[in-house]
Amino acid sequence: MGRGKIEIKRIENSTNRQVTYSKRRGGIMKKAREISVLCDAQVSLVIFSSTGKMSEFCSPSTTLVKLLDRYHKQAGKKLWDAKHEYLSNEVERTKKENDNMQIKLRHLKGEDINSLPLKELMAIEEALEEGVAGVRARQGRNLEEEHKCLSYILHQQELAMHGNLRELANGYPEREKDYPSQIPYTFCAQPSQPNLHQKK
Amino acid sequence: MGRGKIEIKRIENSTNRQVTYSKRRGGIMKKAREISVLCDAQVSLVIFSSTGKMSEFCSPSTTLVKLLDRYHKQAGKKLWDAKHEYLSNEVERTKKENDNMQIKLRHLKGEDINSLPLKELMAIEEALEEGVAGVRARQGRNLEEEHKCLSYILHQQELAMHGNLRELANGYPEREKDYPSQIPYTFCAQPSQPNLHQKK
DNA sequence: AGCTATTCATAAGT
DNA sequence: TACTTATGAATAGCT
Repeated sequence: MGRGKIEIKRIENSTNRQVTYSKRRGGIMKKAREISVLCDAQVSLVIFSSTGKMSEFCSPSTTLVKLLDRYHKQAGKKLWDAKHEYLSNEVERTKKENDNMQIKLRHLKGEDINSLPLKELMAIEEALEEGVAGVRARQGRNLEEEHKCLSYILHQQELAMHGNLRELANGYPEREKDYPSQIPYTFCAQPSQPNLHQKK
Repeated sequence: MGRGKIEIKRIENSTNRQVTYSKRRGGIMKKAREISVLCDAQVSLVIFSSTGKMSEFCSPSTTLVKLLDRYHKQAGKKLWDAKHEYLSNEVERTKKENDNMQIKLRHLKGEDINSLPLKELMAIEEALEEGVAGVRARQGRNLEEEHKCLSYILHQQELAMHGNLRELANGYPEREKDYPSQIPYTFCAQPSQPNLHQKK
């Protein structure tokens, strides 16, 4: 690629070497930028000329430090000392912990639960109910408001369950006398999932 | 330099991107070797493909560590210290995030809520109820069990509220006729906190 | 993975 | 030192 073919070996003429260096440095820098853009790659290129002058390219999306960190992990070579290794592990460990909690939080908020097995779903439900119970216990003066709210949910559930409220209420008539009020907590006088009603 | 000119921007077609990456990676690696030989330069080239695979070139006369050491001196940027600082910050940041999530999780489980301001307590309650709603929506076949459970909680609330159930029920007699069932969702016909009843 | 038509990079010349 | 140009290299689009 030039007026003549050249052999790939050290250019002895210092001036030529310098000239060729400048040209090729530009070329390889351009190539580095191009591959990083075209192929979405992360590139680090550091060159020292024979005269000691340094040139550098690094993908815009990263930094040399980050890239070397990744190198460190992937190559298995220990570029850094023990302290750095410790910190790296600490970061990794903490981030993993972080992710797990993130997932739990999302589950407790009712998100991303579609693929969960029923057993876990039950556990989450239990946790939520304990949470509700705890919050409610603390909220004495707001008890009445909460009650309205809970009743509202219950009401919605009633509607969802059968549409017919009376039908449900009549399904458990035998305990009615124990709580002769107008409130259907009678359903729970015979809980079928006792563990859901207990605090751990 | 190909059958057609291409624009230097991310290649969207994944296959083409991969192919181009392979070709150009070979090209730039060759260039790196050539400039290091021809011009007696010290070169470090590290590339991560978009799929995460790493490739590396380093001049035979040196090592990455040596070269980075030189970079360290010459660029004035302290890679070692910078890395140390970066990792430390990362650890700190992640741990802080961790703690916050830990607290949120505990709150959602009804723990450590004694010192919370009422406003936050309400927010937690809302989140819990949304969570319950989400889980329940997913758990169609368990609706009846849940209903019992919710009724049980409601029941407990009733007891906690006044001990006397009748008294509570009689506190809101004026809307009784709207819902002539035995269920006290009548409280919610006049919700005082409408936001608690809506999904965001 | 190979095969060309093209574009690109650059060695030598000015 | 920078510009020009002939030439070899790299590679984009195909198969």
